[in-house]
Amino acid sequence: MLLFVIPPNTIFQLKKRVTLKQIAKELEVSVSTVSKALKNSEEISKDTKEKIQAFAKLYNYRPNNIALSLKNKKTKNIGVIIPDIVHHFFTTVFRGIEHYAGERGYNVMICVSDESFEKEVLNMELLANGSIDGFIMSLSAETQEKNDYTHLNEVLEQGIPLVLFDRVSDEVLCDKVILNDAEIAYEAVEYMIQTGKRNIALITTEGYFNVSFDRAKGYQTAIQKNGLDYNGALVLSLPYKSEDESPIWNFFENNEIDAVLCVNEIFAIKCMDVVQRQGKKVPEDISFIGFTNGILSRYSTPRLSTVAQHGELMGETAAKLLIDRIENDLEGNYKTEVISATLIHRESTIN
Amino acid sequence: MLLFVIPPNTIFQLKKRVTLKQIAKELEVSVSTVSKALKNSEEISKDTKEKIQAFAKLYNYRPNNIALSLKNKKTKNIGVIIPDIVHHFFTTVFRGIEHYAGERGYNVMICVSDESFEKEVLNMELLANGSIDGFIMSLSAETQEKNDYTHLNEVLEQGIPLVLFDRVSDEVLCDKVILNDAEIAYEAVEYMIQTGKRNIALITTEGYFNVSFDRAKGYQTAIQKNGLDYNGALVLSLPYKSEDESPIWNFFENNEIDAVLCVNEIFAIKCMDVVQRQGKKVPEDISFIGFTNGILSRYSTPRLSTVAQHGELMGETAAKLLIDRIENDLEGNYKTEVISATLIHRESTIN
DNA sequence: TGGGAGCGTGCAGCGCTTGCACACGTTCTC
DNA sequence: GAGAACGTGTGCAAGCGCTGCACGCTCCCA
Repeated sequence: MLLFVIPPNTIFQLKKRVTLKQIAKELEVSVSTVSKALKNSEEISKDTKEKIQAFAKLYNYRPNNIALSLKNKKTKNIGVIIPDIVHHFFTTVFRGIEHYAGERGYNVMICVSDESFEKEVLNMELLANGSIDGFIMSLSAETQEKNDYTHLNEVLEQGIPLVLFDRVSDEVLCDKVILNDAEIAYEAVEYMIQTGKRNIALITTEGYFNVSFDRAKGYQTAIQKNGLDYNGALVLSLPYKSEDESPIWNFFENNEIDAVLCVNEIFAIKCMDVVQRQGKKVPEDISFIGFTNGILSRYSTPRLSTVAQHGELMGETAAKLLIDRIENDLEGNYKTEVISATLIHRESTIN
Repeated sequence: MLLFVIPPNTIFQLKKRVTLKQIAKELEVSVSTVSKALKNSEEISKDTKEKIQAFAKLYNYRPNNIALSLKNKKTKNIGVIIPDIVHHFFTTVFRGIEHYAGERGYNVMICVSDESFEKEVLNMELLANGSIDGFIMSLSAETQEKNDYTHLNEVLEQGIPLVLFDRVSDEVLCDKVILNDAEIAYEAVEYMIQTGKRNIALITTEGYFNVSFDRAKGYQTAIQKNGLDYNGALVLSLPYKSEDESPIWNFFENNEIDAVLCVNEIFAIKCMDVVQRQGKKVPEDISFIGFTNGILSRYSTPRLSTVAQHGELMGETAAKLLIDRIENDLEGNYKTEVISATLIHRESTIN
């Protein structure tokens, strides 16, 4: 029977994967016959097919992915580049991507940019050299700040499909999946106004995230459309990662605030904590609404009302857009899918 | 100059990646000359090399990963299979893997088993067909329950390296990275005893996780070695995912408990919440220690004392073991690296 | 006896590497 | 000054595993 090549220095016997060539040799037919037989081709007689198929099954033949990729110029892999993996929102989006891609027979390669422009570029170049059929990504903080998208455009020029989600840019022509950030921020603020709040603060990130920008816009519009005065002093920008609570403490001590919209979950939790230590009651004295319906919101004290971003749906949508584009020739016609966020009412807002 | 093939139905001009063949044709040399020149081979004259290198640079030549993989029988990819991605611990481990792998020039393909045996098997088979050089995985709940590891052993027999972390099994002979679960549970319980606690409960998972088992062992040993009576009634097994709080509520109502060790963060948070709603004070009436130093622990009320599992270090260690095995012929000699957990004291325990 | 079926083979090629052969020019030797 | 010996630079071909086209062969029937 089959002769496996056993490296002399191997302790136990390796059952290396069997190739078409080996099957062909063993069964004394040609490689193409084996290939066709395994594909149940009409060109091969029933007898031969059965013999080959039985043999292949016995030896657990599986076609080599790499060889297929080279031949077909399709890898059935998609590349995902996200700024951070230890982050509830990205993680749920990723789950959506992984699920959907799996269903359509795609595998996922993932790279983390760590919010760094350089790593984003590097990772893209690495994957663009044939490893994947398309990209799904969310821009790193640095990239948005530099406003430099040449690496994305180069990839697109090479004909590699790209879908951007959440952190996107108008300067890149491709499919996109975004949240209706401005609208939902508007809705959140208006909700607080309707429950009697008048001095509404916004806690946002430093830097140039399109999402923070949109949320701020929604915040401002809601204030103004509801006949309140927009007061820039009630907008606090916090560094993305910092353990220093003093700016928060000062902010709430020096301003009359009875409601807060935070552009993420952690800011909201931190602020709620500070405010409660300052002796204020949530939500009676001060209401809170955050973004991201993560684990923190569900278990904080009090439970945080928040904007659910439906990350999994975003991920699925992005994967669908990408795979559709990979498999069909869509000739431009880039779509931007908007996911509708939902406001979840819990204990940090007045009912 | 170079003639790119432009599909007739393409709207804008695609700058498809350039291949050795195209460079060769353009410069009227052979493919092998180009290949050697780009590798700075001594066989090629300085003039020719310079000409070819300049041209390649101009056209941004990058070798095709797939072709290289086929040739070298090395993909420079590693496959990671984890039970869940929206989970702080796995996510930190993954980050460690990704960082370390990246440094050594490896990319990461990731599959999520969703705690399902079937998906785990499927994903493994998919990746084992040439897509990756080795696996890093943590067993799914179902796999541990079924106690069926044939898919792992098959992969090993094929000579594909495998590293197991956290959720491991003695029935698989391979490199492993684990936490000193029993010891740290022992330490945690002993700490609570030293702070005067006597009726210490354990909240653990249903099912057959090796980690829960080890933690329970540490718990029991600590109780007994410190001259207390082990009382089975003080051990509560909870389903992995469930919103029903009544078992927790009843458990704390029907038992005299003054300290609790929980095998994960969420259980701890949920229990603390229930207990506080029952009017008890944490940590005066009842202390809590959880596992996983996640975001919840840091922001809960009160802050949760917990066992830091050092996920990133686990990930890095696993990746190092794997890549070392991929790149060197280690001939068995499987190692089990033990990561030392650390107890983090916060507000849910008495100082 | 020409031409389908019916079955099967061979070759080329996907993009890249690499050992070896070969062509050519220079230098050495008698 | 002719042939051997050598060195330099380049190309050929095989091969990684697989597919698909273009054929070839053998029957058999009209």
